Amino acid sequence: MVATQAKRADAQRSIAAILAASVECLSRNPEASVSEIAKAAGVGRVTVYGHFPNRADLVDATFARAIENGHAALEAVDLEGDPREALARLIDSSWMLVDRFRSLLTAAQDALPPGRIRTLHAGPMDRVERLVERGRAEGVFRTDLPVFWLVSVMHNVMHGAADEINAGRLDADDAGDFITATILAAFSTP
Amino acid sequence: MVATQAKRADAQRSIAAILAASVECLSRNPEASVSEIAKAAGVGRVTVYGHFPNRADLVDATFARAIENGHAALEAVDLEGDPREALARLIDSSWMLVDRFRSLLTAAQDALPPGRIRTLHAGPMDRVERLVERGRAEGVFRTDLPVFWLVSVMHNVMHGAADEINAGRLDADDAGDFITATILAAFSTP
DNA sequence: AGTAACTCGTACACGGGTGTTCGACAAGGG
DNA sequence: CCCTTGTCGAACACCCGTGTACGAGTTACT
Repeated sequence: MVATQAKRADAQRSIAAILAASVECLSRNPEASVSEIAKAAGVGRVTVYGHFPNRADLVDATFARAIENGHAALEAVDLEGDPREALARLIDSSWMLVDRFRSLLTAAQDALPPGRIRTLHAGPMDRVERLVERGRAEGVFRTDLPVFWLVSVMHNVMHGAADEINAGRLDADDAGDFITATILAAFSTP
Repeated sequence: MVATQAKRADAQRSIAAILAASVECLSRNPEASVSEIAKAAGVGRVTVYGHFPNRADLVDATFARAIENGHAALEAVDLEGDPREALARLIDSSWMLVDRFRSLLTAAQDALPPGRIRTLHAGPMDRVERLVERGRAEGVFRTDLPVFWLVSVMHNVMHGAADEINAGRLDADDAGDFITATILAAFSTP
């Protein structure tokens, strides 16, 4: 996040290229090899190892970066007002990210130690939880199920939508509405 | 499904042992090697290749068998009467299977050609779809979302519950109720 | 301009999995 | 009882990925 100091401009360019290629490759194929990523970055394989000790560390950095970017985009969403409308807005901005980074996520699941993903996810997660809690306090969201479960349902429905889109069974134009209609119904107090 | 004819009793025993070990190993580790499975079956690795040309074919057979067993168990569930109650009964019997074969599923996703899983899944899928359609016809399930989407939601919520259980965040005793409460709310006509 | 940092390609060692072959040795079926 | 069918272990060839080492060449900072 802070500019990597004491590194030559040369190296910084390489790192940027590697990270850019990494996010692109891993988003296409979660098992992309280091050679593949290096080639896509226009860089020698050895150079990659010069900046990232492991493949795991590279995946970690790539994933962390993607989360950071996504989080920044999501923070622009206004969560004030009617919780249902706020949730709809949040879903609208979120599901595309879930779709885009679907493959990168599985890469992270393979390469990163358990729990690491959740740690990186903590930031974006918090905002969702807070919104759900506010909705419960205002009586529009159900309180007979724990918050973590509701958040999990939201994640999984979005993830499922991404799979359906990827399989060609769901039109991307419909996804947002479908998810919103489903989640609002599932969250509403009975 | 039909008894493998023209095979010696010896070989049939081996095949059974391999399949049993395979389902057990792949349910623990989706990337279990052939050696591992052979060892667990108390059989030489070569013997496995004597019955299954590929690792992929072995996974296919294992997965198909698991589906078959699960399907048989699910067919015992009574789907008559109030669609909501029928759905609750179906969920109650289904989610444990999803949980148990969670890992085997990812093994299949890695090893099998795309679409193959869906083909194997077709049997159990049909019953769910028919139930949902009946619920819609009777006015208790929503019709503003396509059936395939509702079925997908149900799958993903169950799958998500399995993940939460596996991560130690969800008590298995709660899972059934949580899933049912969520899905019924999501399916009900608004 | 000179020095330290960086990159590149090749090559190597290593581990791991897959699928096949071979020969010797049981064990079932007719 | 004999012959087919299986099984076993070891060995082999193969492919692929990871991580490291080396030496030569290039690029940036001061």
